[in-house]
Amino acid sequence: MLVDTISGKVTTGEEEALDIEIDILFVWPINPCSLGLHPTDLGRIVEAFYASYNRTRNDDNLNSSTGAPGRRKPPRVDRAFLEHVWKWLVRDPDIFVGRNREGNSLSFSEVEKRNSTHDERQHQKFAKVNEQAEIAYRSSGPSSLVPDDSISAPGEMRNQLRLFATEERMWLAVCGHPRDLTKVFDTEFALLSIIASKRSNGILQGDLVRLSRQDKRSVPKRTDSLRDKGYIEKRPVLAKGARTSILTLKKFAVQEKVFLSRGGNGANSDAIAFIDQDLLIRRAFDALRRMKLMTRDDLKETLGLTTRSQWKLLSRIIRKFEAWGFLKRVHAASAMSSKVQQHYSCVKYLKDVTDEDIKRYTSIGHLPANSMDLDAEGEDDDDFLPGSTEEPAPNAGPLQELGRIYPIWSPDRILSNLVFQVVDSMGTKGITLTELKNHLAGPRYSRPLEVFVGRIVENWASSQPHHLRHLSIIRDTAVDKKIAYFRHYSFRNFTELVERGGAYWEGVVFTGKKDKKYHETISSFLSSPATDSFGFPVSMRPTGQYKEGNASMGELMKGFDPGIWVQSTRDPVAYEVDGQDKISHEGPKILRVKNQKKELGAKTQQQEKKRQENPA
DNA sequence: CGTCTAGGGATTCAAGTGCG
DNA sequence: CGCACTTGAATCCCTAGACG
Repeated sequence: MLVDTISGKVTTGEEEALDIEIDILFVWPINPCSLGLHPTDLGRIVEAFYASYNRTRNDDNLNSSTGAPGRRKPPRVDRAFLEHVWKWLVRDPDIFVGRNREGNSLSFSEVEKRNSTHDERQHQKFAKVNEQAEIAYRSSGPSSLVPDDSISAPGEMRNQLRLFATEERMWLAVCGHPRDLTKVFDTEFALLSIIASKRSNGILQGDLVRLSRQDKRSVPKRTDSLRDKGYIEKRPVLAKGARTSILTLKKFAVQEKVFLSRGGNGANSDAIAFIDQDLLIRRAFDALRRMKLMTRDDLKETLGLTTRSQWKLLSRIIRKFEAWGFLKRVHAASAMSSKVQQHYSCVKYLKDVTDEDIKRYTSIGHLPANSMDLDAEGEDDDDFLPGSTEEPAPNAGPLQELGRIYPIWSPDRILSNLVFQVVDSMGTKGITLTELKNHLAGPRYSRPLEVFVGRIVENWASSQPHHLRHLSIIRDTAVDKKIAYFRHYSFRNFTELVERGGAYWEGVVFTGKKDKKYHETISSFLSSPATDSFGFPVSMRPTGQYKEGNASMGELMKGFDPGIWVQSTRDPVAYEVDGQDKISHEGPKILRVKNQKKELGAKTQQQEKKRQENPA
């Protein structure tokens, strides 16, 4: 919209760039209530825009907005270029130069001349007053399109010509559509305009709270809402040592993201220092997937992590993903020399992470039980810190596994399911009670688990219904150096073991001779249970069902006696029409009316009759 | 271990809306 | 007009994580 009306009026070959430019100018904080934008800042803004021009616009955006193929070379921002921008800017009916458009007819140079009393010191003072005005405007929310003179500014400044944009234009620039409070609430727009003013650098949520002066507990919800509605991009990051988010207007979101930003330097001094954990994990896994086995130093170097806090962060990530089974910390012998048995701390790739896994890590409060567990065991995060020499264990092979078994216990899962998961994952190897304890909840949760497992293995063949037999856990007895101990298997694993001749059913359930009867018993025992198409056993019919489960809704309603329960006006009611049961969702009113005809007292019937005869 | 920051859950309040 | 309900906003209280 903006593009079509304006591009024809610019005579140089740079109209495409200017089309984009005008958007940038409007999202700069100009609004009717503020003191506006000083023309001197125009050059700074245009330059800042072109500094990030290539970062913020990809070819697709360019093509779609201009219809011209290929990437434009950024124009040189000189005096003549600014005059062009100015000429084209002041023609726009939504742009005010001075509160009454008194400067719209002047050229850029003329306006500058008129403002010439305005020296640099005053300019800074002005900027400060303007910022305060901005904050006041944003904290109260945009309320009027009429420029407001209530904000105090030095008289001299008031006489200067400044740029204003209407609120409607700000909406178009920031949201891409006209003002619509059903799409973006006032408070959200206030946040959005601040986020927009930071352009591709984005803004940390904490800074947004401070600038907007909105309640810190409300801002995250609003930014979430803006993200869900597609106006902004919200990246969870670590910044200033805290877990927070970087917010960027969707149209300024950069395509190629970095996981590590060292903050502002040189041309772009407003850039924010942050670490994007999500991307860091992806890059780490990219490297590990490629190399399969990497020393920790190589991994650090590949990722470009240089500070102690960054190494600690990587350590935490490695530990967590090791606990979840995606990688493994190992000591590996040097491949360069077979004589020197030097082992290096390495990370071994096991399997790839999914988005879900990364989300699980980066989301707040990811498995607190596990993190508590890690800390409780007194393991520090210094794996990646220098100076920790790695002594190989005696008789170490080329690859020596490190770490320990991480219990999978979770407060949110049923214990019997966890036990089954561990036992089943061991395959036909089975698992001892001690191993089971270590895998499940750590060695300290000992006696209760022994008792629990003892109960679920006892009478396993008859304690589960046939269709749930595959969830059984079978306890077999093994002997090691004359000492008998228990091994536990899931049903399917034990079945496989029996088929391979490694175990016998009679050892765990059957007694008696292996005659014909024995084989009949075992074949019926091992047969698959009959189930319906939904997997439910066909022979099981719950008892106590009304009409054996074949009643219509009407019959149910009729058969149900509410007794003392008070029905609300919205409860469905049953009634009978021509011997058919019907349901009304219009509430008991219908039922009452129908019953009234039969049951109303004589006096009431008279009144009713009277009322019907004289409706008035 | 204490401090700070971010953020979530629960609750409360005010305004708006639909219905009888 | 009263009532029930919804929605947005504000607030209190609490926890997690980072850091010194």
